[in-house]
Amino acid sequence: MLDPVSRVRRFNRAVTSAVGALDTSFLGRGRPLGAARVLNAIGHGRTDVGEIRDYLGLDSGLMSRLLRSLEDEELIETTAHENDARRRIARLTAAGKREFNAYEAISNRQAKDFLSHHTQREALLAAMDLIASALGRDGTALDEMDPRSDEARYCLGEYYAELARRFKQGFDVKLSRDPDAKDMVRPRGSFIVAMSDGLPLGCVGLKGASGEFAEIKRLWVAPSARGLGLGRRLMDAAERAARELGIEVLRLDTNSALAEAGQLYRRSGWTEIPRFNDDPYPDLFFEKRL
Amino acid sequence: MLDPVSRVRRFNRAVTSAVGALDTSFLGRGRPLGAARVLNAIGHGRTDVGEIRDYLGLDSGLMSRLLRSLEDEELIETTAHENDARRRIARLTAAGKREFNAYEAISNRQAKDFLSHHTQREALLAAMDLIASALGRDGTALDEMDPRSDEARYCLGEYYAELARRFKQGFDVKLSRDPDAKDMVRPRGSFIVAMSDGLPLGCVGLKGASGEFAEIKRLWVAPSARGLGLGRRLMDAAERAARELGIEVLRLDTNSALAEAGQLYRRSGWTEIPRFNDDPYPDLFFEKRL
DNA sequence: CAAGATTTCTGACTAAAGTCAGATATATGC
DNA sequence: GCATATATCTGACTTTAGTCAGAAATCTTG
Repeated sequence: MLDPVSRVRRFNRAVTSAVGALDTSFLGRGRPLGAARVLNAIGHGRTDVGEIRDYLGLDSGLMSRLLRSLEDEELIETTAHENDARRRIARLTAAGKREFNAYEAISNRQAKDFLSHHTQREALLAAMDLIASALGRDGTALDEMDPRSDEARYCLGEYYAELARRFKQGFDVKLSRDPDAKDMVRPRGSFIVAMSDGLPLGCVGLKGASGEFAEIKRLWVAPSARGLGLGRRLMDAAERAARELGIEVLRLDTNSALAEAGQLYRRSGWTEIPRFNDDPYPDLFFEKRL
Repeated sequence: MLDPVSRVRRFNRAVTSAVGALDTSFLGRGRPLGAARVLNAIGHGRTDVGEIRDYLGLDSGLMSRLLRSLEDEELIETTAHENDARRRIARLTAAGKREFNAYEAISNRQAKDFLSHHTQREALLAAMDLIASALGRDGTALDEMDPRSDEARYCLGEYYAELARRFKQGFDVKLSRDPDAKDMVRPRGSFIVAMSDGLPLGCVGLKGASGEFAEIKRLWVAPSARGLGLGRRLMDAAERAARELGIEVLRLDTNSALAEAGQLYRRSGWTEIPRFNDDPYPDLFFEKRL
C-alpha cells in the first residue's frame, strides 16, 4: 500500500490515461496527430526540418510526407536554409498561425479547466513543477545570459526571497554587496541560468574584474529542482567560464544557514578561508584555485 | 514565467514525452501495444472479455482479434462463462504468466530506476500521489469494508498520526472512545473506504447500535486527495448507509483544530449541539436528522 | 417457445504510422 | 575537381489501430 514502486506505477497509470485523453483532443481539429505535432513544433519556433525530426523522433520519409500534407493545407511554407541549401526551413503561413493558435487555445483551456477543478491549486502546481523537473532533468540546459534578462531577474528575485525566509535576521539586497551587472557579463564575468523547457530552474553568477580573484555569487536552485545535481552542474559551468576568462582564483561567501550550499562547496574542491569582505550576511568564506 | 497555465503545460509536455518512452518500452517484447495492454489487463485479474473491452475502450472486433493473437501465441486460454455461455472468460496460461511477469518486471524496474535517480524521494512520491489523485478523482470508488481490513487499518493509522500532529496535546487512541469494530459493520453500522487504483485515499465510519442515535467516526482524507470533494462524498455515503439501516439521528464529535472538517459539517446540514460524551479530545459536537 | 436482446466473432474495409531502399541536390575535405 | 558525406524527398511497402455490417450462439421475457 505504501510501497514506493507501486506509488510510482499508480502515478504512471493515472498520467497515461490522462495523456491519452489529451492526445485525442488534438484530433478534434480533423488532423492526424503526426501532422498536428509537426505544426506545433513549427509554431513553437523550431524551424529547421532536421531539428523537428530529431525532436519528434520521426523517420525522414514520414517527416517529409507530414510536411507535404501541411503544405497542401497551406499551413506552412518551406524554403532552403540560407547557408546550406540541403537543409529546409519551415515557417507558418498566416493560416498556419491561426491553426496553431487554435491548438494553443485548446491546450490552455484544458490546463485552466484542470486547475479550476481543484482547490489545492498551489500544492498541485508545486507538485507538477517538481515532477516536470525530475522527468525533464536531462533536458535542463545551462544558458549564459545577461543578469538583467527576465529569466535572470526571476531567479534573483526567488533567491532573495529564499534568503529572507532562511536568515533569522531577514535579507535586504541593499545592505549586501550587490554586484554590478557589468561585472557578471563577458569579458569580465558571466551569469548562467538553468532553463528547463522555458522555466528557469537555477542560476549562478561569476563576478570578475575585482583584482586578484573573481567571485561566485547568487547560486540558486528552484525548490522543485533540488536533489537533481543542478547546483553542481551550475558550479561546474561557472568554473568553466572562469577558466575561459583566464581567472585563476575563485572565492565565494555564504551563510551557515544554507547547509546544502556549504556541503556542495566542500565536496567540490573548495577550501574554507578567513573572512575577505565586510558584507553583513555571510559567515563562511571559501576559495578555489583553478 | 510564473503563469499557472504554462506550468501545467510544462508538466504535460514533460509527462507526455516520458509516457512516450514508457509506451515504447512495452514494444521491447516484440508485441504491439494493443495486445500487451490486453495481456496486462488479464494478468491484473480482469478475466471477463466484455469488462476488458470497456476498460481499454476497444471495439469488439478489435478486441476479438487481439484475443485471437494472444491465443495463437499460447499466452491465454478462453472459456465460456459458467452462467452465460455468450460471455467469454480469458485466463493466462503458464507461458502467459511468465510473459505478464516480464512486463511487470519492466515496469517495476523503470519505477525503481526513476526513484533511485533522485535524492528528493519522499517529496517526489508525495507529488506523484497528489497528481495521481487529482487526475484520477473520477476513478475514486467508495467501497464498504470491514474496519479490520488492511485498507481500513492503513487509513485509521494515518488518521491517528494526523491527529497526533495537529492536536497540541497529541493524540492517544486508548484515551479516546475507540468504537468496537462490530459497531461499524452491518447490520449495526458501516465503514467506507475511498479507493483510487488500489490506494486508500480516505475513510469514514458509521457506528450504530448505541441507543437513540448513531455516530459518524474516523472521517479522514489523505493529504494528497484534499480539495477534491472526497470528504463530502464520504459523508454522503455514510448518510446513505445510515438511511439504509433505518437510522434517524446522526451525531459526531470533532475538534476545532480540524477547521476543514467543521466547515464541511456546517455546509452539509449539520447543526452544532452541546457536548454529548466525555471523550477528552473533541470540543465541538454536531447532529443531523435524516 | 417465439421474439427480441446480448455477446462475441468474422470479413471487408480505411486511416495512420512507420520502414527502407534508392534518387537527388548540395556541402565538405583532400 | 572529385570522392565522400549529408539532408531531404519519393516510391513501394508493412504493421497497427480502428470501423462497420452482419453472422452465430445464447440468454431473457412475455
